[in-house]
Amino acid sequence: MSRVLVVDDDPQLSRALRITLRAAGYEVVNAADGRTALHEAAEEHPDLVILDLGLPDLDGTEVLAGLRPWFTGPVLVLSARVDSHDKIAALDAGADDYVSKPFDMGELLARLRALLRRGLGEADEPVVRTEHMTIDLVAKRVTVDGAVVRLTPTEWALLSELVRAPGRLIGQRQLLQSVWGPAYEKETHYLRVYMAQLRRKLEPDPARPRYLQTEPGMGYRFTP
Amino acid sequence: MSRVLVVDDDPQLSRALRITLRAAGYEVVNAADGRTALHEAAEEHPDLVILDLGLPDLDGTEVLAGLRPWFTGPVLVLSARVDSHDKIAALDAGADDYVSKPFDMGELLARLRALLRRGLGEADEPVVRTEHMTIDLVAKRVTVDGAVVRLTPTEWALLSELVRAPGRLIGQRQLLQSVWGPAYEKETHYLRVYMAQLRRKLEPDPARPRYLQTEPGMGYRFTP
DNA sequence: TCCCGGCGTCAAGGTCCCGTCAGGAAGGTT
DNA sequence: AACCTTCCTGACGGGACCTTGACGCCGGGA
Repeated sequence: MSRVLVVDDDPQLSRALRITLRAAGYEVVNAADGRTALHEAAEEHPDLVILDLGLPDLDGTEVLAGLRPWFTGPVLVLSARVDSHDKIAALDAGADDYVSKPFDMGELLARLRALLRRGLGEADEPVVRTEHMTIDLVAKRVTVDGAVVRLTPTEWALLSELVRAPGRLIGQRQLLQSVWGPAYEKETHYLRVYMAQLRRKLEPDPARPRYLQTEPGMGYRFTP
Repeated sequence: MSRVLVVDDDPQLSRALRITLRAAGYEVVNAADGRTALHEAAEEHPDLVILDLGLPDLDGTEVLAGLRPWFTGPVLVLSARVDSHDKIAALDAGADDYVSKPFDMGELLARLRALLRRGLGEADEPVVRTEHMTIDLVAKRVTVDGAVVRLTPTEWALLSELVRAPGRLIGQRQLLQSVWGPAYEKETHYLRVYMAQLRRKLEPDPARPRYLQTEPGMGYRFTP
């Protein structure tokens, strides 16, 4: 089950949250002020943090700022303030949701479920490897059989658009739009020319593409 | 920049949202009822959907249910209802956030930012699985018994129209209209030809279809 | 029994799409 | 100024795809 860190200095509310969350099947860790909150967050590896902005020692946004650089899970902010500026500030400081007090406990649980449903995103790999080649998306470098291959800017833009979604079909309109711009949506001929160049540079057998595949009438697909 | 689909039947609110979102740098696509909303969501690949629950044709939760099987981006629900039960129902139906009308535009934008900030890292595949095959609606890829099956654009358009509403009967007119266009409403022969091709490619026994079923005189149905 | 509408199958045209090659224009470098 | 890289554009052959027609099957109604 998921682990929730509750940061609140009001004993009554804190206790109510703990009981409700336990009943809903969560593990609960408590913190009554900002400093222990940061400590507990690092120690207990919670999946989600419920953070009350009204804390005795630190401002809630400071806790948020201390949390966000390294904590990747969702943070739900509780506050007695209903002013929009507070909400906007908290959300832009890294909060994923903002609930004003007093709140309905059932709604809070539903918002927790919605946040946790989104799951934990894994770190995406910036370099794509296949049997024959490696494509480094951040270094903008491609090697085929160990040798570095030079790509022109247009070739690279096209390739990276395909490689960013491995296995996914990308429509020709989307490719044209993101490589050449919205005005070139109909110039499908560009695609044919540059796909041919990419295949000549990357494919083991350019006549029968293994990685850069055509889906006639729809678009292209990179399959690792 | 991110693309937002706004589903709302109130022209004033819809216009206000469009202007505000455009000014904030988003691409905006509009839909005034549930059916065009589902269609536009499939067609335009928005990064996020703003969904008003009060629609003329479908209940908002039905739109949510039609969206969720394959749409992975965040959905923000707007509603005039402030009752907690409505919020809980919408959130558990797949919404990622719930904002009651009237709302502050700045807060809405902040909630949008929070949702998009989180949504970009994730890439869950919305696949429809049966015993024999998997249908990936985003990657536009179908596998039968582990082997990739190539579909032509028309075959794919027809299949996805059926698969997006699993178990539901889709009339021939609707199929013809959404695949070939409004001028082809009477060309039921096309349907027979392409359904046969789909069955030959997908069904274990094309003579006795298990997934793509005919409802004589009415339409077709995909049953998982 | 015969007729008829709806459905499934097959095959053949014709159109559109795709890959390839090559030549010329534009911009930057030596 | 000459050279190079890169991008755009046209022509052409081949293949994939869509359309269309013909035919057989089945069930319901005259």
